[in-house]
Amino acid sequence: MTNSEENYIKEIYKLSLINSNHVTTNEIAYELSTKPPSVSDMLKKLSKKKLINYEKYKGVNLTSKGQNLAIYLTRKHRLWEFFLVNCLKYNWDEVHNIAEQLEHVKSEDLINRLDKFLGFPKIDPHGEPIPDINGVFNYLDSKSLDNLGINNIGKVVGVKTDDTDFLKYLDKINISIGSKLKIIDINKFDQSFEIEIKNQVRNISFDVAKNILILC
Amino acid sequence: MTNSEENYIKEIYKLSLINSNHVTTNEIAYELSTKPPSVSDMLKKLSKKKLINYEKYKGVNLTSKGQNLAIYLTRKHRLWEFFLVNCLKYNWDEVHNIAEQLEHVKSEDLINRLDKFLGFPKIDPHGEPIPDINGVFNYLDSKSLDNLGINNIGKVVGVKTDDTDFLKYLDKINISIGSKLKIIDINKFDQSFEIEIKNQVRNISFDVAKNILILC
DNA sequence: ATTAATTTTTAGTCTAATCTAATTATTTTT
DNA sequence: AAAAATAATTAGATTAGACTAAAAATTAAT
Ligand SMILES: [Mn+2]
Ligand SMILES: [Mn+2]
Ligand SMILES: [Mn+2]
Ligand SMILES: [Mn+2]
Repeated sequence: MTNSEENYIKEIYKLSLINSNHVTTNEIAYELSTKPPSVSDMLKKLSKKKLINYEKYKGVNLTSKGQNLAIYLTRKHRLWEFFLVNCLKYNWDEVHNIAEQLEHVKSEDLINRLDKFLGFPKIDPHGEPIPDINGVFNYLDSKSLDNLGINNIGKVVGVKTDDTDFLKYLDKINISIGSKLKIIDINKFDQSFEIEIKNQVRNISFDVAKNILILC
Repeated sequence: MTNSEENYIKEIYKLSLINSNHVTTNEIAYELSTKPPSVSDMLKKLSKKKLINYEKYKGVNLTSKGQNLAIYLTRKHRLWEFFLVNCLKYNWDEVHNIAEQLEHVKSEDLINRLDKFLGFPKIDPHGEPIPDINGVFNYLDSKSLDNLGINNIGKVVGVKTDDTDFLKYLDKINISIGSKLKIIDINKFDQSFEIEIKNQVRNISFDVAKNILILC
């Protein structure tokens, strides 16, 4: 397994959660900042390794072997992120890129020891569940903020992306995991949300709202 | 900087400590388990980057830029080894290969935070000094065991290789960092050493003796 | 049902890192 | 000083992963 193959598998996994298991070449290319011909090449290779189901022109999804691998890579990524925030005192917006490197270190034993050292954490710094040694994990019963209505109250339990700019923005407007907030109003024109958080009223765009996970 | 370039720089550094700054193509190839033509290619590349001084057929040594890089890579390698042994409870014979991977993670900040998290250790699990953030480090005033004479007494303060088989063997014969030992006899035929350690007399080969560092 | 637009794949090129086989330099022996 | 042995380099191939440009398949519009 090369790093590149692993990155493709992780990305296909991520996209298939959004697109109900049907992932296209162009999507993968866009997300990995590569070009469609590179993706086509890689899909052939992953298909030959039985990690994906692939028919030319028909899109792609993971086999169960591919899915297990994706979950294992996700486990590694999130455990390293947990380590970076909790041990090395990184902020949650700084860890994704380093974890992208650390996740490719090859040693199952290393990850299981790291897991133990960290106290078998269940949730990463962005509120995402960390698969255990058997690949088992549970999502909280949360919704993204854009699904809430006026006067709804909830608690932030996670984010859907760990993009640095997005997380820095949340820091700036004082939203973090655990924050309680209330929907004051929804702007009919641009779907932006007026929310109350820590006794301050703020406006956030629909795009931002979509990426915040709330438990009511 | 690719991983491969980094591995060559580290190896040239290691060899130039032994061979007083004159490193040959074949040596590098042998140590990196690669072939001389691959080394020749890489030497050209490293030379173009001003990391080594290289003249065809004349061997090679590091520029000061290359040396700084080598020391930085050594710092990363040894800090990760310290982490693996002291946090993840690995045995000293298990950590080298994992550290070979971790050392290539690109983030200076990560290493400086790791250093702080570990309490700025000065010595790695094999008794080797860990360069600080400025690349400064000190060797103990130790000699390898083969330089001692009969009846000399000393304490093991380090090893010269972190080869798994070598370290496993030391574990088996009860030698670890801190062990006190005494030279009982030296076999004139094969230069093997008879030593007393923890009230037991053992025989070790010249090759093993050469790789054990002693402080008298 | 054609035509047009979009998506995906193929064809061919490039770079990094490796290899084997052949050639050239250097060093050692005679 | 010439021959032999050793060491290092060049030549040419290969593999992984990426790219551009061109072709083919699919989907959307008229
Ligand atoms: Mn992440
Ligand atoms: Mn990655
Ligand atoms: Mn090591
Ligand atoms: Mn390495």
